[in-house]
Amino acid sequence: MIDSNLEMKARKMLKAVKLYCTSGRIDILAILMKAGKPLSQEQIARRSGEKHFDKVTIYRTLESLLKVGLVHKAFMDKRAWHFELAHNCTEHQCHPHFTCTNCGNIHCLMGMSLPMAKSPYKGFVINRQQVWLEGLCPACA
Amino acid sequence: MIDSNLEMKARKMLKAVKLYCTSGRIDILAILMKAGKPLSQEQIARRSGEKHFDKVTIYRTLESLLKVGLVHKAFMDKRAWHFELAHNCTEHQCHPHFTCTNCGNIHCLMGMSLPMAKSPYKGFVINRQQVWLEGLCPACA
DNA sequence: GTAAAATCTGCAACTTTGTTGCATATTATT
DNA sequence: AATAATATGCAACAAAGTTGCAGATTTTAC
Repeated sequence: MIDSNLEMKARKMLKAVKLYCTSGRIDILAILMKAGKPLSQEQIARRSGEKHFDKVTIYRTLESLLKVGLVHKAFMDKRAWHFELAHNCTEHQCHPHFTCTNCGNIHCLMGMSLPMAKSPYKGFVINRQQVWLEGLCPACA
Repeated sequence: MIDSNLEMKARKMLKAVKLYCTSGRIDILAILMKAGKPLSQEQIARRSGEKHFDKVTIYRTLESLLKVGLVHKAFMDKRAWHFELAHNCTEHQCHPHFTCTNCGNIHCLMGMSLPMAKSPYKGFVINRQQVWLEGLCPACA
């Protein structure tokens, strides 16, 4: 199920940040790599097939990946939190996320970045920026 | 508690969109006007004083205001949804929202707008854009 | 102003999403 | 292989949001 190339990559990423290489972390990283877009706990669970990770495990795994910066949280008009691989994102900005108002699907608009905002007010220090877009995806337009 | 000037404004807004002028809608609109930033159901409840609106009422009120466009949902790194008055927002973009990583407070960065994103891909129609910023507020910087 | 129609409101019960504590299992280190 | 360190799963819980329905308000029509 999990292709061994992805597994290798996942192991390397985990070693680099000094996290235990557990089957949960490896599989979840592989799932996120394959997906290429933000996924919720529930979506990860469904994609993990026979393994059936407990939801607590999935949340705790994501949190550990979040803490070391391998993963980001994406905020959107969904109730559940969505997580995605942090590669391709700079420290300050990630690609925008797009929600289709018709079908509800989420897309990452890779290769697109907006200028970093400069606050019009004195004293605000802006460290990160996240952009969310809404509209119609090609299938629904 | 609710200043009668705000009440008047709220009534006008509701009439304009043909919603019943109920005390719940009037008070909640007034609370949002006073706040000037996105609030959660729980924050609205605390600010409504003696009235003690049921949380169901607050959610349903916000939903009705949302449907007619008087109110927006702001997505942030908070678990609960936050709502704010939609005035000052164009159809396509609202001012950015700022979360302080130290104190957790939310600020609206009024008077600031970013260029609307243009999708790098054929077929995506972008209708709305929302920007979220993270950093340090003046009190914490 | 009053009655009827339309729409809100509150309550109770429920669903979904995420968290905590603890005992057991797995991974890394020596 | 033994030990220390960390992850996992389960059960129980907490927080956020929703649904159905009866009773209360607001509008509309007269």
